[in-house]
Amino acid sequence: MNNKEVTKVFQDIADLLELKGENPFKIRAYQKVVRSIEHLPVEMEQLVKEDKLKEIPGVGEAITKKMTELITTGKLGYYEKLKAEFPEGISTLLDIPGVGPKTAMSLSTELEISSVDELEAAIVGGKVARLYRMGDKTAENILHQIQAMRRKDQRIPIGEALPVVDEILSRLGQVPGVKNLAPAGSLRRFQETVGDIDLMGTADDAREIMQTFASLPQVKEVLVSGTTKSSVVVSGGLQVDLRIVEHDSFGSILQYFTGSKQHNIDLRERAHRRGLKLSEYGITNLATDELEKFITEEAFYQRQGLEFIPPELREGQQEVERAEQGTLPKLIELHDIKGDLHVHTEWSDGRDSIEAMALAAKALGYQYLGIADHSGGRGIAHGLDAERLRQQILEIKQLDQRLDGIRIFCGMEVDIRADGSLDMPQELLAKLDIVTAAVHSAMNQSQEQMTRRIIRAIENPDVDVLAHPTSRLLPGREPVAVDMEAIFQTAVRTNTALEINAMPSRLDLKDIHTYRARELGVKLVINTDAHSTEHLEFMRFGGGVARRGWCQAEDILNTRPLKEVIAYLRK
DNA sequence: GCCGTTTTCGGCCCGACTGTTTTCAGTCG
Repeated sequence: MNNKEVTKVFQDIADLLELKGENPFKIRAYQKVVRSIEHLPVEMEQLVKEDKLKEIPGVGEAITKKMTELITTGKLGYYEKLKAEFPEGISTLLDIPGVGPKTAMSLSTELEISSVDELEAAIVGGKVARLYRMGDKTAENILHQIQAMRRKDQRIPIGEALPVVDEILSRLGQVPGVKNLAPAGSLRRFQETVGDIDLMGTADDAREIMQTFASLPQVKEVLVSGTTKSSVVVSGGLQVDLRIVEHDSFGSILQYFTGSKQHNIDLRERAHRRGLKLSEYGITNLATDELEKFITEEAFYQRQGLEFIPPELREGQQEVERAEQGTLPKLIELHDIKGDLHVHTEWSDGRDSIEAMALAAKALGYQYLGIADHSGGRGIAHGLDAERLRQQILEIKQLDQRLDGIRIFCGMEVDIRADGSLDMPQELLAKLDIVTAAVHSAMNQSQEQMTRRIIRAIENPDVDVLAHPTSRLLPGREPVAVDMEAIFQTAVRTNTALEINAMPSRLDLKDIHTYRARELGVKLVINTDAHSTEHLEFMRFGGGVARRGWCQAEDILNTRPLKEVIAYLRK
């Protein structure tokens, strides 16, 4: 049973306990555990074996027992019993914004409603508005939410959201008297997908910027238009909120809306023990009731005796503790990157020539670029066979001699066949500066098969890097079934680097895998997998993943200067 | 149900909004 399945059960337990009207703090305990598991960098099956479940934040005696039962037997008696107390499907009502446990219970007991469709029919039939403490307006709102929920797209990959935000911010930045424009929320924390976008700012005249915001060309619908907060929907269905606040409290409000929720809870609990109360307005001294405001987040954290916590780390893990001790990592920055080791050219499915890619990389200040076109495989992507690879090597070597200021590595993204062998003769791979191997076919293999296959590939002495290790796509394609822990351990043993693929649709390794790989001492490399010169800019997304994985520059191979990379590849 | 720089028992983050009420319950972020 994997972590995702365990999460679902415990989320469901939390929902059912809410419906039951249980002690709210007990419910919170379950919810906290769910958030902990979501960010867990290891599989829980392994923690059970090592008897380490209790090390998960928020997991105590009782939950350890339940988790162990669930993971070892695949069933949980407590959960089955709890489920039996309610009509099936009732917890799906909780997915509707505006419907909480009280409303859901009342709908179920009074009207025997247990699905969204039944609820919709009951509202239209006027039954819902007659319930105690309900009314026409409430019923109308719920109906509206049901319809919006059906229309609404899923969460959007950060790679699609960020360009939209950049464009909006650059427009808003031109309004006179506007200062401190910044995104907050999951986008600022660099989560791989975002549900909506929160923008913050301060202005001399809030009305003017709000007006500009509401009339942006990409706005399709204006939901709310006030002087402190406006909400719009832009093309693609993404909701964007803009909040304009007073200059002197910008730090507090930015911190508050950046979250995450669990991070803020951890901070407030800690502050409470020290006689302070935190809110979006600032810090209140509970003894004197005095409110202190903060212009910057740095000052806000400092006032609490904490190091500044970068947004990417604010997920309610160990970051508050570490900030208190002053032992947060110095996270990798984009300018630490010295080269890109996985790009495509017109030789396979890329758009641009080798030279164009090299010049673009040089313009970014890179010292080196690794060409990695596809191998022949099954004829997809116009892959290179042995003969064309020989030609390409010649061309790259000539070009490398001609071009100053950038070193071009001969490489290939070679297919890992279903049995783990590579799609190119060994004597040719041995001639390359860098060999990057990847799975592109037979993705439905069992976890045992896939794990054996990938391990065989990275044990191959010619392979330097494993590209996009899980081959997932955002949104849509699930990762392949593979024992990541085994891959990490093999990579350490064979000194093979694992790729953080920076393509916004991949982000693979993902954040928690990156975290775990780094922890185990796996060498990591951030590559864009660029198929055109513009794609080289994707590096920022890979950097975001690395930062969420608590990586410092020294954890990432391509922060090393040319000489060191050459030495590494020789080994 | 968890947890400890006041505590192994008694606490547990904070504020806003909405609609239904006549002082507040429910929900959300």
